[in-house]
Amino acid sequence: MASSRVTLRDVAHRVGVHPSTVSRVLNPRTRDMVSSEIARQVSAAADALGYRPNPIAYGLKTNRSFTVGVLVPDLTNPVFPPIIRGIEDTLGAKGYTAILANCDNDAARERNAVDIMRGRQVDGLILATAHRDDPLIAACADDDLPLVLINRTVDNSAAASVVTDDIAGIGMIVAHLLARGHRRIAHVGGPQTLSTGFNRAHGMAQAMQRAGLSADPELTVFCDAFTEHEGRRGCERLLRRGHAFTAIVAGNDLLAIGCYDALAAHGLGCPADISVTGFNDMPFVDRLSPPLTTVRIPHYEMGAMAARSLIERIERPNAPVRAVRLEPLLVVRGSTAPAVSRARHPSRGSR
Amino acid sequence: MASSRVTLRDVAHRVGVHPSTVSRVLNPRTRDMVSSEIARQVSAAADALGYRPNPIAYGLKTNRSFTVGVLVPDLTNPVFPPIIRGIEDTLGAKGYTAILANCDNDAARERNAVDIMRGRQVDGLILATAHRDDPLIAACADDDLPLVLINRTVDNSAAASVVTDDIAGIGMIVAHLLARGHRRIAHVGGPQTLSTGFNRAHGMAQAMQRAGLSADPELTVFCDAFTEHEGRRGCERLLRRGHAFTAIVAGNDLLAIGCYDALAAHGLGCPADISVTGFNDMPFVDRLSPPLTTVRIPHYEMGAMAARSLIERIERPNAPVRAVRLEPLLVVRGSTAPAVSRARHPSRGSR
DNA sequence: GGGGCCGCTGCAAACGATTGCAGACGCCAA
DNA sequence: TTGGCGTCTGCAATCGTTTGCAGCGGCCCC
Repeated sequence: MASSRVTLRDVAHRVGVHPSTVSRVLNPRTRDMVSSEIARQVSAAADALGYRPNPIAYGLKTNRSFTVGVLVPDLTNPVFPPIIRGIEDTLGAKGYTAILANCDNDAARERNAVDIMRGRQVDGLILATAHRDDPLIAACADDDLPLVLINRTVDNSAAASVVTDDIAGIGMIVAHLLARGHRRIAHVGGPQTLSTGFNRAHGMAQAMQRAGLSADPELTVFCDAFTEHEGRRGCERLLRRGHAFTAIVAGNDLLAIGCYDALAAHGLGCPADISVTGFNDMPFVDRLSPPLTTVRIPHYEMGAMAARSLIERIERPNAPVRAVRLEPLLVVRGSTAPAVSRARHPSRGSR
Repeated sequence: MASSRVTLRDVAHRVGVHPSTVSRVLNPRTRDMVSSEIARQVSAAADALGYRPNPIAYGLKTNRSFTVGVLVPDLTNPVFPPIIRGIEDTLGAKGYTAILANCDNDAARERNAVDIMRGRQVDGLILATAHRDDPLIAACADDDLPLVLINRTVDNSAAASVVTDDIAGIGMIVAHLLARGHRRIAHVGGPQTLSTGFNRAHGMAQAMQRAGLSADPELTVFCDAFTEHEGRRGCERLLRRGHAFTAIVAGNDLLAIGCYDALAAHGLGCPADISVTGFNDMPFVDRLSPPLTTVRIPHYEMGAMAARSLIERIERPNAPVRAVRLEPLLVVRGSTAPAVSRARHPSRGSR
């Protein structure tokens, strides 16, 4: 039976009071306006009838939707599912629900997605799609739509955010490689228009200089996207240049996997000839061959923190905006080995 | 500037007509009720002011939300992200948006999620969480809430669905193993309360019988969930029994990965001693060591079809319910090899 | 005993759209 | 000229809530 919805009016009618009284009883903030006797009757009637408030009507009246928009570059990138779980779990616990959009790093799609979300009256936005210079974010700030950035951030950061300390993370990677005797270390970096790609490249240069090594531009390539395909292309560009190196620091795990492919295609062994590192410790990289040395970030917790942060900003609009930076953790696995001096000229590798 | 929303009234006021007229102009179905001259002016004013209809208000009046609920067991299972992309892309193209919930195969969480979704007035539901005997589905049917099952289905199928032909898929797996000389083939199956686990187990028994081999209950174990952990436990149970076998057909890719772990822990090589197969061809199983032989299902397309099917049911409530069954594809990789007769007694394997 | 206050409840107007109904107007035919 | 019809537009109710305001008792205190 398509039992039509139970409304405030139905409950009110059953008890013999006015709908507004029922509304007040059911709203904890106004509950003590009504006598406890009537309140009791109303509550009883409400759950006898199985009353469930209609969030649409509530939203219309109050301009709240208890909905937040979540923009990710690409859900099929394995970093994101755990983050999103973190977001949804904590959002759900507070009565919010998330609506998700994939944007493929395309500014137009991002704009469109934000438009749709605003159309749907989201109470706030969690963006995993920020570009270093992102007009969308300023636009949201102008309309004071609460906003939290996750994973990536923007340059002139007035926005709340939850990100990893990319520079520290790469620092740990470089230190690890240096300790294993690597000196000529290449970088297959991510897009420099993203804070992650940019900071990791900078972190790498810094760490090298700290060790008294110059960051060799000949050993650095940048990719247009954080994908396996781009990682492979970047690594191939690197190999074609013909400069010797013994390790590759990739901008993230997907780029590292692309490097695996390129190395294999050139008959080079990892880690036998070249060590490779990633970033993110996304699911299943421990099962690659070889298992990937990388930097772990607390995916689920990041999502949870971002969600908490957003809810705080929604519910107390002038709470301080916090920019959280989480410390990553080095995870050493099989893709890094002591430097081998014979691997002078990688394109003439020993296999 | 938090420019407050442009409403029908604003547009009407600017042109000097009544809001209802504006409404009619903007609704394609009623547009020809109003003279083309006024319609022109109204449209012009509407996009001069940047009018965007308020879906909340629309929803309140019409009981439509242009929102659909998507329930998955666990987003971090890599099978789902591509499916969800397929769902979201086609939903988005039709003006719908999805709200997602993880349910962890827990009936209570599923019930709760459905409650929340109905509370939010979703226009329909896509369930990837169906149990073979699922009370929720009957309940939705009773309230005629449009519904499409994906990946899993129910026994007494009155519901629309998009699933893989599990029996055919396992048939291909078994044929492949038989062709490579395997005769004693074990099964690490999924939960028998799920159509996928059940059908794959049955498909296996059938295929074995067709080949004149009895399905040996001693070589069959069932797991409580489709997880790596359960796969490992299942495989260990199998090994402890001490019966000889040369191949394992796992209920899905995650269980297969668990088998990898158990075999490795027992000093058995895959595929040297034991061949292993999966199901789903989820992302990255081609990069495991060894790369997993499995059965490919068209994830993205499944999602897209389910979304199309749901929209059809929403917009034409008495359209025929269709149960789509997609043909899978065998993908042979490195985890299967010709049977070795020496691997008689796996727990005393040759390494 | 009367005035004031307070605690409780109802009234009605929103929120922003949709839609049945009715009125206004023009036009044609009788 | 008038009646009728068709076309266009406005009116107002409605969807299910929230919330400012007002009214109504009762109680206390002077």
